[in-house]
Amino acid sequence: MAKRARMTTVHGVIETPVFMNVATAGAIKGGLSADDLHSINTQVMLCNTYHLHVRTGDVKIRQMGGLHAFTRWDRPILTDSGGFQVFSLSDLRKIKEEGVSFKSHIDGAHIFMGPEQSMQIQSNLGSTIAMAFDECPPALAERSYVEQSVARTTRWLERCRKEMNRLNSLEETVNPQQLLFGINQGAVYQDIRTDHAKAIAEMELDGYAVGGLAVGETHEQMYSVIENTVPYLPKDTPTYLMGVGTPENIIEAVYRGIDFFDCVYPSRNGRHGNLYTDHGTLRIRNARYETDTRPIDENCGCPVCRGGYSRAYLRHLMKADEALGLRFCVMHNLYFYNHLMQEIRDALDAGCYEAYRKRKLADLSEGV
RNA sequence: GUGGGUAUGGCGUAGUUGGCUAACGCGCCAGAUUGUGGUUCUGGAGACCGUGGGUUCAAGUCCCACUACCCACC
Repeated sequence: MAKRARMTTVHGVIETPVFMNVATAGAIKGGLSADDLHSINTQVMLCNTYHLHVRTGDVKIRQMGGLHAFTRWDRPILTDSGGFQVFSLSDLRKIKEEGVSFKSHIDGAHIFMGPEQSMQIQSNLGSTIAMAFDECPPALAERSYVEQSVARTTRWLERCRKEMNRLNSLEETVNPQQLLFGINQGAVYQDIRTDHAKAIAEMELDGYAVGGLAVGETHEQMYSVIENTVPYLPKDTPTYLMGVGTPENIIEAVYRGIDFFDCVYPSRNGRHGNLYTDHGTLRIRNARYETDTRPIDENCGCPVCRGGYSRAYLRHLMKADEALGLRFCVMHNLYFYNHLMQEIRDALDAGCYEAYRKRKLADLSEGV
């Protein structure tokens, strides 16, 4: 199932499997610039439709030349549709057939977003890949609710595709070649997942995502859902596992045919001082690192480790709440993820992914 | 040198008229966090209450001495 591929876009080639670096509001939290992203081998930046819509606004960003010109990131950008916010900001919304009524988490302003609005916003942003507007039901949702939710998500997907085609054909479109990925849902109900995958596979989209996972179900359930979904999606288009996950999750998901990933873990954990190494995570704030002169990871090629910055200095920066500490920790973690993906691609190229998977999982569970 | 005050886990403090396993914040340790609020949450270890005596059924709480530190006056 595991596969190695190369996706060509107007903003450059994406080598898969790939991990997209999360920049929800148009910036990596922790203070990394577009230049920084180049220095840690980032391929794709991921931004959020809802967050950019409520601040600063997609129309203004369009006036600034689109998200690429605005952020100075010239490589591929994937924009999430705002669908996840229906789930994560659930106390602030109301779902109907036309779309979703939000109350802005910034100023309480009323916002309506449906498939058409989401596509228009993403078109204004001019991202490389737009995500369909979907609903992400809770993992423990009842079957009857999931059935009607998925049916609606399918209808929304059809509307997304139609609107995207219309927008791409307009004269003044920021990115007339914007791609659209559909999203599979169905919680942990295998037959709903499978049926939905078959249905959206016929829509000939540019890529397909598996959404609604890592929201409370077990790892086994998650892997099982992937196994019951990916085989029914088109073989020659990329698959994207949304919001996942740990290095272990990624290695297992690649094994089951996933090509795209994104997750807040490397950046959020970086901000909390939990750093990734080849042998598990290290908590840089711990007292044991107070006078540790070694870099985070001896084998790491990131700018922080290569720059000779010690664990002791990083601990000091984090304890002293210095912005540089966040920046260094996030930079290291994202480099770790990007490098992990490079290793995975190398193993696939060499035809030894099975062996790599076993060895890597063993290493990661070893402990620092 | 004289007068006054304070001494409680690593640090800062609570400890009612002496009475159950000495409390809290920070720190420390261990977890949680999966299409991002740089948050937040959950556990855990750690002091026999400056030292030595005394009063009492019972003292961190009262008395005496000593030691250290702080303030004021010389």
